[in-house]
Amino acid sequence: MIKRIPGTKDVLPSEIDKWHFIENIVHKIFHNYNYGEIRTPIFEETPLFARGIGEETDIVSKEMYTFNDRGGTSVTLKPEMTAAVVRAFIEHNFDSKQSLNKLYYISPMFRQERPQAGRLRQFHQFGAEVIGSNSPLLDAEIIIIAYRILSSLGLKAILLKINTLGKPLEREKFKNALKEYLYPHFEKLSDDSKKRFSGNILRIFDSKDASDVKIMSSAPNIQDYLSESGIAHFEKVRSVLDKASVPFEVEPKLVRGLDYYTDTTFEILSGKVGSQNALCGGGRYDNLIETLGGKNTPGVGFAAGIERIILALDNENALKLTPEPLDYFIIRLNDDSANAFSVAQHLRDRGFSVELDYLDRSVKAQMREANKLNAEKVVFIGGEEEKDGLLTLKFMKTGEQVSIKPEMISEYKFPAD
RNA sequence: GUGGGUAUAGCUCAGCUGGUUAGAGCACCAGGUUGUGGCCCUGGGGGCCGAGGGUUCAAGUCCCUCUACUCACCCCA
Repeated sequence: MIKRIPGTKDVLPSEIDKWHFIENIVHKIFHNYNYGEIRTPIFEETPLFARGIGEETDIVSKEMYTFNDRGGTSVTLKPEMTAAVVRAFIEHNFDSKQSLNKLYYISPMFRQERPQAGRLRQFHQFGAEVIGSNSPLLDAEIIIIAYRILSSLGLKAILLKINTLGKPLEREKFKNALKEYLYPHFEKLSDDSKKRFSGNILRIFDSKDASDVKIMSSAPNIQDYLSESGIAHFEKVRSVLDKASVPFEVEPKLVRGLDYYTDTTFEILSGKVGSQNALCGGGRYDNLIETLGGKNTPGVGFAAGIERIILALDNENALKLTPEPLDYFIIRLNDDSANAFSVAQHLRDRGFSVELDYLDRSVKAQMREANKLNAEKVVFIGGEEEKDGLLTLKFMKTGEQVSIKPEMISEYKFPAD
């Protein structure tokens, strides 16, 4: 038996309602804030991601689906969306049409990692990128939108954490201070953190190792290395969030694995999804556009994982979706099935959802099927009343039924209807 | 890449210290109502017990190998 590729998932008809529900809310809320949807190809030339995300990051160094096409070009299935959006932004000269661009997307992403709960190799994200302003209002707007979508979906057990990483120069100073602080403790660090020491030293803040945590508890704080403008930026973000009544926690240990972040970063965590608990992450990236060959333009954005959100919704039991009921089910009372399809067609032409039996099943079986499909009304054809040119219409909720002329069925209403 | 766990019907799982034809619930199909659902009752179809090897008179059960799935680390949505 051929099976699906590990780390991929089929979305079956029985669960598609959840996806539509989420997608509808995403579209609606982004419309509220005047964001335009963008769709980019599923693959790009490899250097876009290598340069944009950072050669040293885990995503680029070991997780990308990269291959050569028949022309010998190295292409990569997109592992994240920001670089792709920025590429489109530059390629289509967005900045010359409009000085501020607010974009959102819903798209599959690909990363070749070991799958586990809440981690897939093909997964789906929705997210936004706002390019063209360094206003802290937009940092806050992005966070508010993300938070609002998640709470509109019905999630309760979520926690918003925010932090600031400062400007590149400030961060370098901070990294050096950290290095100095950690040097004497080096031997006591976990093996993973020893590697991080020379690679991405900030990630040691994220370590779950007990010894690491102890050492880091008295490590230097990024706040002490921020410039006045950096502090002011972060304060503004926080005050806007406060005014919008979005609850958050400042988490100085929040560092993110993508190289391009500057100033504000944030995550929204779920307490209900196991170990991979970040539903959403994002931040500001004021240097990325220039890195990718555009003009020096600031940006801010986020991405949220749809599969993780579904996990959280399921585990919180937050979703109460009832499948769309069927308007009519056509039942044959005798063997003459010639009419059934054209009666169904008559109703379908008028916009109703209609089903009928294709398996020559008994009346009882057809009724069971109608009930299972939650049909509102059932039409019986081919019975005694056919001689008088009538059909029988039954209202399933109350069991009432009437015999009426065929051309009346789409209009007839029962008292409780 | 590194660890741990699991593998029995379409799904969720029983199957005790090895012992006859391998079970339940749900789902599916049929009947109980010769033209009528939900509840209930009766019956039915479905399993190389993940694969291969070993121990034994005897293996779903014990041992080994492999494979798949799964959780966790790293990292991320």
